[in-house]
Amino acid sequence: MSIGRPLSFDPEQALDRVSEVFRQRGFEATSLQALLAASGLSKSSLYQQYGNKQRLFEQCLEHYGERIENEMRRGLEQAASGRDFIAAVLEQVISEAAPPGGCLIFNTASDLGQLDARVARRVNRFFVRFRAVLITALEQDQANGLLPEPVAARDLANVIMASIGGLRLLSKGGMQQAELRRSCALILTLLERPAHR
Amino acid sequence: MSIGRPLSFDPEQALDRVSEVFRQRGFEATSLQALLAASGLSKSSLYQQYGNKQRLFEQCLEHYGERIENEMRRGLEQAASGRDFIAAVLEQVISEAAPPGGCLIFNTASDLGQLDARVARRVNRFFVRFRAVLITALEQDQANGLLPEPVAARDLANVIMASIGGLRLLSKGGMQQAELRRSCALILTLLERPAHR
DNA sequence: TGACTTTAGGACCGTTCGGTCCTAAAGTCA
DNA sequence: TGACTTTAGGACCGAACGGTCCTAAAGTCA
Repeated sequence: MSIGRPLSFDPEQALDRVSEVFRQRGFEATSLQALLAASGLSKSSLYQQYGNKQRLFEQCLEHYGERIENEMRRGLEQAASGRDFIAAVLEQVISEAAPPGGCLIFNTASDLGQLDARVARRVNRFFVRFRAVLITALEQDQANGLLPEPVAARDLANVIMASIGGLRLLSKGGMQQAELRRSCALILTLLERPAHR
Repeated sequence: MSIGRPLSFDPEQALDRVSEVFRQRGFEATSLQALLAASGLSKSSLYQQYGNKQRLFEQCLEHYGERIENEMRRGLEQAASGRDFIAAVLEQVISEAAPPGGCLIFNTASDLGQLDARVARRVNRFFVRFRAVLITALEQDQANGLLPEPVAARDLANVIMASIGGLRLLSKGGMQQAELRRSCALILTLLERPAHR
């Protein structure tokens, strides 16, 4: 299809590797050197392919976010119930040790101050998409009578989203996993019994 | 008390102003220039007083954290109940518009990757201290029969802590305040009725 | 006055930043 | 072969980074 020498690397794989560094260190704290080392590319190739640091970051966000969304959808398909899926997500958040990283999308939401509006819009779009998966999970349980219907699935999904982000923060801050697990169980009681009246 | 020319600025006030910049932009993204501009000090004075950027940041954390803790304690004293206090805290989180900032301590927890262990310990200590105020609020309600005792106050406090951090993230990510308020109400139902059995 | 200290300001430091440009080699196609 | 494109590598850029040091003025005390 294309003439000339072909690419000697997989652009998406390089994006994955770079995303990993951004995820661990954030945008500002990640130097160009670190990006080159992580991607294995030369400066020429990286700029040719992705533009500049900012645009590279945006492409990372996009690729990473879609991967996460897909993983969530797959996880939901394989789960016995929406509640099981959500419990698994929260458990994963807690069990991932504190130091390295967290989720690139959530991290970026926290960083947003210094980044531009385009990035903010991207983050918001992914928040909505992640939440959509959670809503699907909840509505599925409602349809199966596992969850009382009067509770708005979207509001509940926001609680789960907040819990994911919040538990991650506490985990990063060095809170004990055992405690967080018990708190997690408390949160999940919201999925078991009517939340009002 | 001291000989020589006296300080021409209030060290704590300068710390407050500097904290504000760190809070909005984070450690890495905040330049020395920005710190000088915010504090109104000359480079000489700032280095003389606070050491270097990293140590300045740590002193900001300390001062900021203590201020927040005091504000929380005062808020609890004036509230009609522990639950009222917690509801007010969550409402404040949501109503503070997205763009500028959040809480320096929570932000730093998110940033922790690039910062050293001393900072991590400081963040954790404040998490514990903030949570202690929440625990006090919850135990107070339990003693007054407003909250069922079988629920461990500490676990519930972790849920609130996570909610604070998580709601802030969602808010930064541009989620609608009205929705977050409804989610907030859901979370608060955990304080109204027995969480298990 | 003299001892002391802080002040603002700027010179200066080496390093790193993100980013551009160029070159020569190498791979792929018609 | 010739056309085309990517490759790695390095030279180079101006700017900003955090940080140190020095000076001359100014304020406070005994």
